[in-house]
Amino acid sequence: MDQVTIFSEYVRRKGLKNTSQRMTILEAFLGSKSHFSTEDLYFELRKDHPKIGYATVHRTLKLFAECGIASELDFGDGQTRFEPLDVNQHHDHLVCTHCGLIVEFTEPQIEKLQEQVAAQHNFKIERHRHELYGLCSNCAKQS
Amino acid sequence: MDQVTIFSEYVRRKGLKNTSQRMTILEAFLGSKSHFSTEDLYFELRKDHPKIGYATVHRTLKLFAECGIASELDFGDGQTRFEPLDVNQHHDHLVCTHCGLIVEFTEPQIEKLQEQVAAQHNFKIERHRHELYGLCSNCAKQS
DNA sequence: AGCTTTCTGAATGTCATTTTCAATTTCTAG
DNA sequence: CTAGAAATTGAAAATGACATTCAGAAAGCT
Repeated sequence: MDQVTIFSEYVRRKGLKNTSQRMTILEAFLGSKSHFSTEDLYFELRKDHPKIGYATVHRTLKLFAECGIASELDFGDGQTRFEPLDVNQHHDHLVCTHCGLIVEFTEPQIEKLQEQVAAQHNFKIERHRHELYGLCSNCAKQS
Repeated sequence: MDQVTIFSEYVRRKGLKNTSQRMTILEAFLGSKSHFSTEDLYFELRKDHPKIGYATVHRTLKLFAECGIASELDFGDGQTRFEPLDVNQHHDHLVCTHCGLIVEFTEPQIEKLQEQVAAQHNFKIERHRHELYGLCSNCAKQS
């Protein structure tokens, strides 16, 4: 089931409405580079759709997160970022504190160890956040 | 070297001043339960020291983080939390999304795998964030 | 003790996010 | 097809955590 379908069904199930703005934002969202902020997407959209308001972009991104096709990221810089979420493929992030570069990584062994930790504490994990902050190879060279 | 000494030396080295407010806040900080917000500590302090202002608590906690005796935590609820930091002993967190319980954990194998991931991407890690969100054993029972 | 520098605390500013509200659009039911 | 209830939109204003300003107070060097 693709992301458009997931969203459409979510909208129907919740008694919400299918508007042209939402569809426009969904397209832009799916076509966008990952790790963008609401503001990023808003300005991207303004090029072709200058009438769509910031609040609508914001509310729609929240909807995407609610229905599971987007993931909200917080790298501690005061801006929430979003990325399209593929249910089957989880990943975490390396964040360069100098140039802002974001690299994704997956490490199944870490995921497994996490589950063990949770089990030891009788926790039922819903989600996790794992981010490594530092200098990317480029920035490490320069300094 | 204990935390009071670390802070005092930091203050001296930077040409800052040793004020009674800072000492009061440091005491409260060291005696406090962990994972508190600026607001938490501010209200705690007001009981015995009603004249200390919010801004002073805020600035002083930032100072603690700067000199390495405090760590800033962000569990994504819009509030920065602090905890006294023991340099030798790093830990990560389990956070109950239902009751807010925070449990600390350490897992050296995860730390090691992290370093491998960073090395693969030529990243030089400065710090990381690893949090597991879910239901604690109590809350899992109830629901 | 004098004097320069830093600090304090109340108030105000900042900034991302969220909410409000009147006008508009969607879509269900007749 | 159409009326009307309900949701949506977008501009503007509100919110809330954090950060800064500034005049008076305190620290601590000489």
